[in-house]
Amino acid sequence: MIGLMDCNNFFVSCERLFRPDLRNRPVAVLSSNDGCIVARSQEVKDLGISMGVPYFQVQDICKKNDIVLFSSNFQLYRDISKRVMCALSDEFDHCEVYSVDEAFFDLKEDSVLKLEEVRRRIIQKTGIPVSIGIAPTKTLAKVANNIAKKNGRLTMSTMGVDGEGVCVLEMDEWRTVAKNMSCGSIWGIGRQTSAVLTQNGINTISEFLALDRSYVRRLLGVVGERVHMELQGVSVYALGELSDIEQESYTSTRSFHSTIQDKGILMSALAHHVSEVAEKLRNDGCVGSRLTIIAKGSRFGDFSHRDGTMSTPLIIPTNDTFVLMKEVGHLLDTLYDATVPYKKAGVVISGIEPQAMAENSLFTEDTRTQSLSFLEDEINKKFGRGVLRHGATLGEKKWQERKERKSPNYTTSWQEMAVVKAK
DNA sequence: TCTGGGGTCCTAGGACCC
DNA sequence: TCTGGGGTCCTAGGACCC
Repeated sequence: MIGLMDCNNFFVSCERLFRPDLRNRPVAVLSSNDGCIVARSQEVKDLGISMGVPYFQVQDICKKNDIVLFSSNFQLYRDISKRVMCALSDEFDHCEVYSVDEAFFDLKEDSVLKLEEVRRRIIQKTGIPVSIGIAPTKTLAKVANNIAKKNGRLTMSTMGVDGEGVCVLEMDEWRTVAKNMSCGSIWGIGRQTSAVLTQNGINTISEFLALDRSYVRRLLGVVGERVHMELQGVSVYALGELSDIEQESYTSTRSFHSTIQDKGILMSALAHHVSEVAEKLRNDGCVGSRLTIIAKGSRFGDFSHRDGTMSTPLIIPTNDTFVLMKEVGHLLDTLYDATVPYKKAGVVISGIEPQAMAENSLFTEDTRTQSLSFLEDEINKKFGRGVLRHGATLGEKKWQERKERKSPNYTTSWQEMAVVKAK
């Protein structure tokens, strides 16, 4: 059986961790630029505020119901995430971290009975409430997890081990549950796929399951076929082998609070993003062989269909900020259009490989700037992030995002650590 | 007025090869 | 009139996820 642990209302739970006064109050977390709602406490969900809505559309409801809002604080969430994953790996030998708030794990038969204890221990160690779903495949574990979250007290299993926040889903119960579930609620079936299914008269999962596999293949391609198999209890997504598999791409992007047309400011934003991405590459001991810059207008309005990306291969794969910065400049020269009101900029590096492999290049790289980049990292590590920066990133203030309600970095900054005073 | 960011995987189509 | 067949590799773009 495969297990899935998922943190409940993760970002909200992180914020509440250091603000116990918010435990029974409605709390929501906003995306970058305080633009959208990206996490909601149960109280907020009950008010009918859906995931991802622009804040301005629900501003009135938020005020009326005294909802406590936070800007997103990813330093905090990442740190808490690490602690939760750590607590989980104390319990199971084989875990695969799937996202900041979820991990799959391998379940030995004898440990099924101890799941409630396991869950309690994780919550006790981290302060973050989690739910656990168990099933024969990853996709079904997702379903089980949703059930655990929604009605954790409902007994779904003949094994009788379900308790609050835990659900063990076996094939018999699954076939019963599937009758009333819509296809769109399944992991891997999104808007488009749902639409295709509806067009073909398939509305519930029972109907989907009854379809012939080759028909599903024709209708939805291999991805749909895999979902179909997983839902029938045939595992096609194995548990990840290693947690340190190298990433395929590194991205840094940000929307501007207001639009920008000045090329210099745009360049300073791109310079910032390329520095971020290059630093991450060096940290992971990797180099990239393709560089893409993004500079586009708003997703909404007149410029939404304009292509805002430009990309180039890097003949010598690199993680050198200086080399990459130069390339970014060239790409921007081609991409820049003075008539576009830019709303977003970013950098993507792909074609990732370990640095050790790339060093046997036929061509020689200018190693002076290479070592300068590493020196830059050392200095920033010692004296604080961003102490040393490339000249091209100056003028940052002009494009910086809005972040008006960020909580302190309780766990990653000495200055912002929570202080407890005894009377 | 205001609308997130960082990823993965698959597919179709073009360039190129013999 | 009529213009090969079989492959690989790369890229852009779409769908989906949290």
